[in-house]
Amino acid sequence: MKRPTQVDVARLAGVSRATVSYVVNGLTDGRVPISEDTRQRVLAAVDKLGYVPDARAQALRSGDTKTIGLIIPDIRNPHFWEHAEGVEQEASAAGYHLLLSSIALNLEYGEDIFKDLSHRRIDGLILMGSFIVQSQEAQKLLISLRKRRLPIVEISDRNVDYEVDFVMSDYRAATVDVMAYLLSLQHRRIGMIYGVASPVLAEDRLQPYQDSLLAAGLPVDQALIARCGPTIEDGYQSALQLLQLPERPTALIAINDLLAIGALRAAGDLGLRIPTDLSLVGFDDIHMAKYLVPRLTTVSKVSTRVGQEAVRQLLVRINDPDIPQQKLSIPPSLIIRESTGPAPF
Amino acid sequence: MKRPTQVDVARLAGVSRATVSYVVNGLTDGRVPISEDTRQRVLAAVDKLGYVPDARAQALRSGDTKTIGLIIPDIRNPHFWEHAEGVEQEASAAGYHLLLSSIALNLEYGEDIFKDLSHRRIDGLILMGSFIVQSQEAQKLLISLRKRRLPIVEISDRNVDYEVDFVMSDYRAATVDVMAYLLSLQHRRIGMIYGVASPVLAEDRLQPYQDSLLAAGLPVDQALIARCGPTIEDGYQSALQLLQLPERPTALIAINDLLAIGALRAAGDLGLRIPTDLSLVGFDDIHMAKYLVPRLTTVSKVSTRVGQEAVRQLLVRINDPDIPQQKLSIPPSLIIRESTGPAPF
DNA sequence: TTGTATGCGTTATCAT
DNA sequence: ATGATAACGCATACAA
Repeated sequence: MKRPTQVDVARLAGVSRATVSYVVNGLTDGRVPISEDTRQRVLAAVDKLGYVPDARAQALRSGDTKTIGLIIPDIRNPHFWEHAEGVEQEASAAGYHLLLSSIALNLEYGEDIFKDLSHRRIDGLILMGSFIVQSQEAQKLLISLRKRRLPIVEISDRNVDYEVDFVMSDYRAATVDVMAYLLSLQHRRIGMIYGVASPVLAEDRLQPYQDSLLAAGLPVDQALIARCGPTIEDGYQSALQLLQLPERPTALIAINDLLAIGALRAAGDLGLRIPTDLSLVGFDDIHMAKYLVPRLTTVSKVSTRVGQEAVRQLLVRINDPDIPQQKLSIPPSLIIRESTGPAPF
Repeated sequence: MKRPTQVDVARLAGVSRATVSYVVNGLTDGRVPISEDTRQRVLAAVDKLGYVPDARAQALRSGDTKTIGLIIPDIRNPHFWEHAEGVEQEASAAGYHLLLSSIALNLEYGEDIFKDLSHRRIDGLILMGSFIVQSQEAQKLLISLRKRRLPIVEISDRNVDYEVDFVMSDYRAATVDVMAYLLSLQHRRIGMIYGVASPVLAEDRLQPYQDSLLAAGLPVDQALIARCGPTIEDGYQSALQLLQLPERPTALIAINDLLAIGALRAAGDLGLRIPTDLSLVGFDDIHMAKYLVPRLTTVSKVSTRVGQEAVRQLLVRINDPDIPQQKLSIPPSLIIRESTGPAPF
């Protein structure tokens, strides 16, 4: 009833453990010559016993685990799932497994984040959402891990200044486009639903929003910036609040599509038609964005591809820990659908 | 530059490896007494060297990996993420890691699914969505793994007949409720968007749908059952098709909320108002269901809890592999919101 | 109270 | 062409 090991196979086949190892790993064609006869004998024994190599022992012996850690900041946001989809595809195609964590935002000590890495449970780490910026301590740890040449790739919305590889999708330029677009539609009071899990996040949307306003000679009205959490409910409540302002905004920018869905609902509850009475823009272009009623105008990030590229970078880094910092920028672009239109008044 | 091991710590602290192990594992209170003095010395050395135990070696030695495998059938369906959320919470609370796979639906050979398990890369497996039923071969493998007392929990929508633990959320009774509800609203032509990745799935919705029809003296019109894939687009196309039938249905049941979102969009494109012209029901009650416009009538599964319970079962099984099969049934219930109303004609 | 010895399953090296 | 042996890093029964 016990699980068979190499020794059992070797004994049954009447060969040594090393031979079993050779045969199982298919080194039979290359450097190590094994007679076809013994090869077959070993194979038969493997089959008979149902022998399967133990990944734990392999990991200990070879040093790597064929596993990539993946940290998801907010498991409820489909956007991150889409990144994960790309990561999963690419990783499993390369024979790597995925170790998933979404604890990132819960923990107070950044140290915990990297436990898996220092425990050598994973060969490398992909983290998304720039959540790391919120903690000085975590950043330091990150740098020290890189110093030890542990492979890390960050999927980020900003140019990271510490020494890790990254795939960046900076929304800065696209946000400028969004603002130009809304402004051209004569919107003058534009609200922002700034729903982040941690203060510094999504600056690539907040900053250009303010700058564009100023550049157009418009004031930055703090009352129009709803700072809230990252859930749909937050988006809903914030929109409710913004839209009941004495001088309500005619356009709303949600920093992601999930919040926009909440805003859509809020507009409905207030009897506001979109885009006639209100224009709404999201970010991320999650799959369902183009199926919403109305179809959501948003900014596309090609999330799946971002995930794939991150894995590619990581694999390169794993194979060659000493190459210079890898940087890839995938520029997002504005996608105009049905949730935006001319300002009503 | 090399990573410190137990030996290094022992040397620096001037003790033996065993002592280091004792101190690090905190056995200092219990059976093995260590003088406070040496304890501190060891701790200091650990700190100085930045020693972290190697999880691979621990796994090899102790036999377990503190890792749970999780198989997600469709990474694009929020429903499964909500299960995953519960799984993640509960698992990480118990000090377990999560190994994620979504390859389930891609592979043709069920064998690959369980590689991790037989490789001893994980301590147990949670699989969701009953996708296993599609393959005889996979079922056999599953059973044989259970025979070897490998812990497996299935999150299922049906009573599984093979010997694994399971958390079941059978939609059967709830579907009967859905039908009774629609029938009471005078709907007589009720369509079904049966979007599954594999034929036998979601029978707990299809069957009662047909039975209820028959029980009400209504025909089961195959033209009203749109068999399609599991994506939003599939839901969209199927609804489009059903709603353009000569004698179009006045109510639509989508076997999950994701498909319902597609149907919502299709209704919009055809100028059909919901619920005035068309009633729509989904399943799963994903988070965003109650934020859709209109708010979606659906059937709630309490997905996060299902995930949590699955982990609990798995941990019980891991600690005691020989207990009888665990079965837990969490009955879903109909949630009436805004997408359903009286039949139009 | 601490140290010694051994084994977990695999793979690499060196003999044969 | 094949086999013996030594690590990999840790945990633990047992000896001191």
